[in-house]
Amino acid sequence: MPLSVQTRREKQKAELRSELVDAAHKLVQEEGYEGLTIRKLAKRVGYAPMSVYSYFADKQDILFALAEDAFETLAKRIEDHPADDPIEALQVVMTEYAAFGLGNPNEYRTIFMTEKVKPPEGRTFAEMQEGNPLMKVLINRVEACVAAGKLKGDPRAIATMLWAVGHGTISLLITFPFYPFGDQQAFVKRMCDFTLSALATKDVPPLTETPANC
Amino acid sequence: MPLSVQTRREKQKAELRSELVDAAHKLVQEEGYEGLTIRKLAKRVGYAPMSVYSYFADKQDILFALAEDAFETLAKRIEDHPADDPIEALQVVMTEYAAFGLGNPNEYRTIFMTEKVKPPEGRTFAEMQEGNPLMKVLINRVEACVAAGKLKGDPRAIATMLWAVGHGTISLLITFPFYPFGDQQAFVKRMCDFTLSALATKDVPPLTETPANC
DNA sequence: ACGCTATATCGTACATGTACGGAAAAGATT
DNA sequence: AATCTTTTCCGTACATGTACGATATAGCGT
Repeated sequence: MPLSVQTRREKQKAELRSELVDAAHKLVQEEGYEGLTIRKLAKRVGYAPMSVYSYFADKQDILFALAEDAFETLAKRIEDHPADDPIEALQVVMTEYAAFGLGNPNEYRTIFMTEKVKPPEGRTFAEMQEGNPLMKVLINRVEACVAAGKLKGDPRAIATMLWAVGHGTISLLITFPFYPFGDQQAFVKRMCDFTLSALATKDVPPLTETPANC
Repeated sequence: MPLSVQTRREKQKAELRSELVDAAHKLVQEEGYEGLTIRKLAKRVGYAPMSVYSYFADKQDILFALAEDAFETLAKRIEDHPADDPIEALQVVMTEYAAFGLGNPNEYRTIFMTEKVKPPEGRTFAEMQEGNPLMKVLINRVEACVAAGKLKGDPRAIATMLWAVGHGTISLLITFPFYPFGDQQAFVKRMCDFTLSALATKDVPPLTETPANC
């Protein structure tokens, strides 16, 4: 069955878009993060500057595409990481997440620290996070802990709490590299261990929904 | 004793600077956060755009000045808040901090979520945070809890952990307003209660210093 | 009072993101 | 084939932050 014309067009568009992402990636590697400008990117692929906007809504959209690539790699790395004990498996998520954030502060910033005005590409925000491979693996591993009786309560609530702690830890380390946190790894480990051991003693209720009359 | 010439000059400079901050404040109130531009600000006080740079290193510096004003108000509000129980006093810090962050996301972002390349005005980063009135009141109240036997361990370490949790919670709520956290207040309270009750069961060691051979 | 030096102010210029509308190309319809 | 419609691409223009260096102003020593 031949591709419909529309499908072919979309495919071509996707190809051009990813060509742009590749070029952006190279640009960043060659000239650093602030070396990525629309004009340079356009010149790199032989387009006029404004043509880039046929494939990306704005510059943020480009940064998002770059960052999502990076985060996909992270998700894969986590999934490939072996761990027998379910709690250990959770610790791996936290540790790798932290290592990634500290090692890729720009990408971390783009995804987790910049204002989200609109969900890129029509995806809803709920999807963006629920469907996020990272959140998915986190929830999965929390579920495994619950199933194994190591944790108790609503997996999504637990995962969200872990996320909040992990994110707080990493974003502080990124934003205030000179604040005396002591050793970064040690601080991450401390926060992670603290939270997991505390969670182990609680039965975590689901996140409350906003009452309808608010 | 008359002011030395130098002192007078500095005073005048400080006055002009705060005049600029006032004008910036008004501009933001009238036109919103993105309505604050160097050109508009300069016009407002009758200067040429470039003259603003005599008083601020860059635009970030202006945003910082605005945000610091706001945070000072927060610190005062917290200190004025009565609380007999030391743990309750700590909860007040967390609650007010959260309310402020959610109510003033731009200022929160400026202070806690933007890259710190240089400490503004020659202050070191350690000072910037240690000397930060907010961190000071937080540490004070943690110390009160330790003195009262409600918490145990190194106050600065405990305060830093609380900060990480609080910041993670608030910055997620700010960055992902559409993620299903449920009720924002409830989520903040949950994280706060969780952390405090967990901390109550531990003896928190000081933050580790980076070993010299690293 | 007169020149010297430092400081405050600003004019100009540039890189950047991007809004707007036009041109050109491709596809659909007749 | 001819015309119409849609999509793609881009030329121009503008607002913005800010680098650079010029000019004017003020304080100083002589």
